[in-house]
Amino acid sequence: MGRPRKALLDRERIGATALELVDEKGDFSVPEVARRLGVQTASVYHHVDGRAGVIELLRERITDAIDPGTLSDVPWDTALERWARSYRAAFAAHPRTIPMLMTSPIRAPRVLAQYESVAGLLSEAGFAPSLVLPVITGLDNIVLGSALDMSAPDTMWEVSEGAEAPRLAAAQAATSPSRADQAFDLTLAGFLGHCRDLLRTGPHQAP
Amino acid sequence: MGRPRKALLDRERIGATALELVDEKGDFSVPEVARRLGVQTASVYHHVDGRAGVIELLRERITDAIDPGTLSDVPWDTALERWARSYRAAFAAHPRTIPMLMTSPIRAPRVLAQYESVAGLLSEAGFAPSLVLPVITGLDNIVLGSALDMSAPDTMWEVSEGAEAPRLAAAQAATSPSRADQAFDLTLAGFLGHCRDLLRTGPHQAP
DNA sequence: GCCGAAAACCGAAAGGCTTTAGGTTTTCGC
DNA sequence: GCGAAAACCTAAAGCCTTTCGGTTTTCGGC
Repeated sequence: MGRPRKALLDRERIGATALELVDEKGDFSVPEVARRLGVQTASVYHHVDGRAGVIELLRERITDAIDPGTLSDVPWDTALERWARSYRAAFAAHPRTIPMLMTSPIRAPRVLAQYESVAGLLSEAGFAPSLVLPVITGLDNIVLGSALDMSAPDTMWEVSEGAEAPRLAAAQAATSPSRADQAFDLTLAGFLGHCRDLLRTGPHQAP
Repeated sequence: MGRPRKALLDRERIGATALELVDEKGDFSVPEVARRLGVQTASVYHHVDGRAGVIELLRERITDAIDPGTLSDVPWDTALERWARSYRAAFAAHPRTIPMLMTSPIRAPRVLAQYESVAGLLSEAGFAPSLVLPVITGLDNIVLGSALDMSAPDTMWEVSEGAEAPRLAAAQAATSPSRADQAFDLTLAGFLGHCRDLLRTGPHQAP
């Protein structure tokens, strides 16, 4: 067949197709992407560095949706909160990608720059240097933990077999569909409140 | 060869071997488990329901390490805190299993019973029914988010290329090796404090 | 004690995925 | 105009998952 008049493939289309597949089925494979694009498997490898490369394309697509403008807000805690919400929303838009993205380190310069901003934000707010990274990590854990929750099945606990868990079942019955959002709000509010306390009671003593 | 005098395989040995492999290399395959046990691949399938079944064995091994006794403590917030720490420690002992376990729901009756206890704990403490599951979910997110953090590479951010992120690098330099633990402590303290506040200011108004 | 059924392991094979190697045709720069 | 590079293809190696019959040993009922 040889080279086509107009290119059939590019990283854009590969990334979009892989994301489609993950949204639909929770996973993708290189042959699947190729099939959906009407192309042979090997062709994909000319545009992307293997399966890992496709995952990086997914990461770019997801993280591009994070709004870095939130970090310009004042005061620092408002900025942090809005950033965390934007971060979470970006993952929530494609929750099935989360398990594929959370195990490799963040290399995307765009996101790295945002963490750099957060580090500056916290330093200028008065947090001790030894506290900056723990705070960032904590916020990260909240966002990603919550994102993971959204990627999980709706009924996290399979309370099917008899009435073995009456109090859990009752709690489930009393819960609105926005359980995940409520839990995130709760956790984020608690975290930010605690950070404000830390700043008030003295930023000097690192545990 | 036929049936051996003494069984070479059982679920115990399969689970232990798979866990070994995951601890060492971050993943396992059924042929690998078989090789390490000096057995053919197909034999493993007579004891376990495929690869998914082996993952369930891993889940059992991990969750068995959670100490349910912590939930008998008083007051409720102490119980919750100790339980969360035990939960996290169980995952921390085998962090590489985390990505394999976090995508499917918790079915193990042992763990389900613990969530049931937590639901009771919170109800009796005075939390509104509509708040019980959000609080449980929030705690869950903190534990799992933190566990995920432990399974990630040491340096989550690759700040290699030049001094593009000086403030992040500075924060990294000022951080002790217990960053992950500090972040967890921070987040958990914030969360429990917020829950206590909720209880004080009135358990009636659910957001 | 005997004998059929079940248990435990093996060999082989189908089908999928990842990745690389080497071809063929088209386009583009010089 | 022509050589080099680009874009796609065919083919194949090597791995993994899973299933389908064998073969031998044990065990329970008669």
